[in-house]
Amino acid sequence: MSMYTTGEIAKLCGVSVRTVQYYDSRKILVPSELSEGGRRLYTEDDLKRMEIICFLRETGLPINSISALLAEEKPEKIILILLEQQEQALHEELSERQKKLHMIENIKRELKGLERFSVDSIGDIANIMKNRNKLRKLRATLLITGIPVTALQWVSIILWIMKGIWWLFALWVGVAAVYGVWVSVYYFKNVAYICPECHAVFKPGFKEAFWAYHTPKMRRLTCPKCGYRGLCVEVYDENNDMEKNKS
Amino acid sequence: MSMYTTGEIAKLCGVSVRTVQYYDSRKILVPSELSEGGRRLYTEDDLKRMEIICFLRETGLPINSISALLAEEKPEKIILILLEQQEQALHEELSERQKKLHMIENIKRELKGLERFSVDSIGDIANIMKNRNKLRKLRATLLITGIPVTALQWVSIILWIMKGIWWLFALWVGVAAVYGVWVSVYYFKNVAYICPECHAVFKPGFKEAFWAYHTPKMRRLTCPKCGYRGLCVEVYDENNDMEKNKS
DNA sequence: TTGCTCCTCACGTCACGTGAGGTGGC
DNA sequence: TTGCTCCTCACGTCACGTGAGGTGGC
Repeated sequence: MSMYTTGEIAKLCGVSVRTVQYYDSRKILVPSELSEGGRRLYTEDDLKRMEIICFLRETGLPINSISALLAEEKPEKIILILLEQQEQALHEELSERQKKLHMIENIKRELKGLERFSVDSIGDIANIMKNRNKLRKLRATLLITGIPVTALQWVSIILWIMKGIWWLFALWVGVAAVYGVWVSVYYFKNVAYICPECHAVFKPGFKEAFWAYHTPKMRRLTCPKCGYRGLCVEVYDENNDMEKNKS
Repeated sequence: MSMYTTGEIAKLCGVSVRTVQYYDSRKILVPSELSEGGRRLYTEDDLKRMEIICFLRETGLPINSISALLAEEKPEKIILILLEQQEQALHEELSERQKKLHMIENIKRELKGLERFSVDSIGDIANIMKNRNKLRKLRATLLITGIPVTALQWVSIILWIMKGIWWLFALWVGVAAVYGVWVSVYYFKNVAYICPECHAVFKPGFKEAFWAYHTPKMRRLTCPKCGYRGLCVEVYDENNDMEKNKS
């Protein structure tokens, strides 16, 4: 009867000759016969087995698992388990790649905001991204603590205008001043700045930081290391965080 | 000045000692000094470099690319290119895994419909899935060709009842009979059936197939190879397809 | 002196791809 | 006889993990 050669099996299954040979070496598809010259000869059943192997490989199942499945006398017992394990693994691989994609997106966004770029800028970006959530949390916390102060402001203004009660507004002025100082001290205790020139992370003096021109993410400061003066990106100060944990 | 040992660098960057040693062997992070005993000693700058490497590795960038990036004198030129290439690669890996997940889902669905299961059933599933789209297309085509016939049916019935015109209905009966035969012949020419017992793919005789009990996906037939009689899954007959292509 | 850390081979991972050098089969 | 196919090593891939067997350093 006619039999298939390595190359024929490969072509029929859409794989390389090397793959067919490899499956022989791994004992997952051993040819039923060998020619006198040592060439592999495959039967119709071998071809069917190869087709099944190639089909299962499209799920990404490792060769060992396929081998075990085909050797099993009751394959229905394990095929579902194998498929579900593989499904699980694929889901994990998916979320891993998605995480990496998010990293790239974030880095690209930060890159756009940089004017001077060097290798150390990558470290700056790492710094910015690492504690970005903590920084957001800090800002949100302070915003929320400001709500009662703002509420008091409007109530006192309205009462003054409508009812002529002025002392509540005077109270607000006092509260607002104390609150403003407290919030600023607390804020600058928890943030630091990155010098775009020498990439040092530094904490400015309270007065300088308080009065400095700033945007939502940056502040014009003087770097104590290199003397650069200009906009510096704000980051969460994790060292201060650690000190708090120690005490 | 104090320097970092291999283990310290590893701990600070959250990697294994082996990884730090590996990066040395790959010349991507070579320690600035060696102790007399041959131990690696890293400076503060080495640590910063390692942090940058670890950060970039979180995007999945290969070590070679990171190495090239860090060696570049104008890194801003290539960092975006590298990141976008990596993004592209990640997207491809994502869709590849999603394809595999779809395969698994499909196989699981087909597995539920099987009562007898053996290794060859996997081949049957491969068969069913491979030409599932073609089978759907065939069925859809025939459904659409049926639309004018059905339309004629309703028009002729309405005209008969409302206006007493009976000859249109008579015409429909003739058309419907011819259409029915044509559609059946065409359909059975393009499908085949899988014996759940011996897993042979066979084409039944027209009469047997035409009159057989059937569900949307199966038909009660007698397998010409093993004599099994029962429900057989319908698949698209790709051999018939190939013959058409030849001629 | 005793743990602990670090050192260098060197093999293993996973499914093949890619030569090199030789031979079978029509 | 001449291409073509196939054969068997054997190395390479990628970023390390995992011993083995030995040594530095507090």
